[in-house]
Amino acid sequence: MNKQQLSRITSKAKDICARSGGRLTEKRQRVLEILLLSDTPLSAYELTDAYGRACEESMPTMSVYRILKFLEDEHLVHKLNSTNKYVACAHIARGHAHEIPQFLICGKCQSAKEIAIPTSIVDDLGKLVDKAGYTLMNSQLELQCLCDQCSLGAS
Amino acid sequence: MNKQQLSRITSKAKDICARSGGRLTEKRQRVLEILLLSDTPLSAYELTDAYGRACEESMPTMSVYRILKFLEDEHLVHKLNSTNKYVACAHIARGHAHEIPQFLICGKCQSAKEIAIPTSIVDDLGKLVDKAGYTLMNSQLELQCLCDQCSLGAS
DNA sequence: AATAAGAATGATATGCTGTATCATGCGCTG
DNA sequence: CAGCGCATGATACAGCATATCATTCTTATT
Repeated sequence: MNKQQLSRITSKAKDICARSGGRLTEKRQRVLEILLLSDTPLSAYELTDAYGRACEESMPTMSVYRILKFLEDEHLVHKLNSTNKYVACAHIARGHAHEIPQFLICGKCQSAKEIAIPTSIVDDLGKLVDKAGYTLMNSQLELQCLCDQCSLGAS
Repeated sequence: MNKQQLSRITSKAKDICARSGGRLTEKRQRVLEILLLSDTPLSAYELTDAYGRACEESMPTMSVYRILKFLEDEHLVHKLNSTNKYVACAHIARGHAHEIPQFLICGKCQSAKEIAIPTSIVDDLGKLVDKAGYTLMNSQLELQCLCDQCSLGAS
């Protein structure tokens, strides 16, 4: 991701925050930028370290958690429950429909790709769940995968 | 679950362990029984408490973790990553094919139901994943739901 | 039965993840 | 410029999990 793309996304992110009455402060923006530039999801503590390295000033981990919560509430960041790590939303620049995100997580390089799952599959799942006596609520799937690069490297 | 069912399951569990060269010791069996009898998934620390209450003798949490690991390796217990809790496998008594388990988790009463997802849906997911440049590995889905009882109660 | 080997369990320490709470700082608005 | 609300800092603590070494129990072999 180059600088132009980054500034376009953060500008869009500012709009999104403003529309909901929030503010994308400098620190919040920096946290978001670190996530946007990271190849892999980061834990709150990894983010704390990255922030310290990138900004030559440290931030208490508590603040990182608070900022992550803010960014999650704005749908700018998602949390991966299976790994306790955080990723920037892949759809900030475009319309940013913030449906339920689904993730492919590479078990080798830890990269995570946010994808959309077609309505048909979700509907099928919903029917299955109904038959079992449950009602499907929002479900963020996290699928354990291997990315093509790691598949090739390992072969 | 009545006593007879329970002893049938633990007997089967002993067979399963024996076949892989493991031993379902008394403590391991007790931990498994607590999970079998619990209405909801339990954390390792909740299990420690439950064990203390049920057996009038306490067990260090470390041992609980070790025992959980053993039971997981034998496919007698599954861990829910989204909640950091553990459940007994629902298929010990029957053939116990130990495919990848899928779970419906009620967001209100915390009950968890283990279900099977049809090959067709998994295949569809697999194709989707391929298109995104990943290869689907074993994926234990944990779907956030409401169980029918809680749906009715809330209505 | 004695003993040695290996498995199971206990005890202690430690690290990561996350929340609660109170204090401080900053920015806007009247 | 005073005061209010939001953002951040600082401190404490709780839950989840692993590492490591010591001890106890089983089992196999003699």
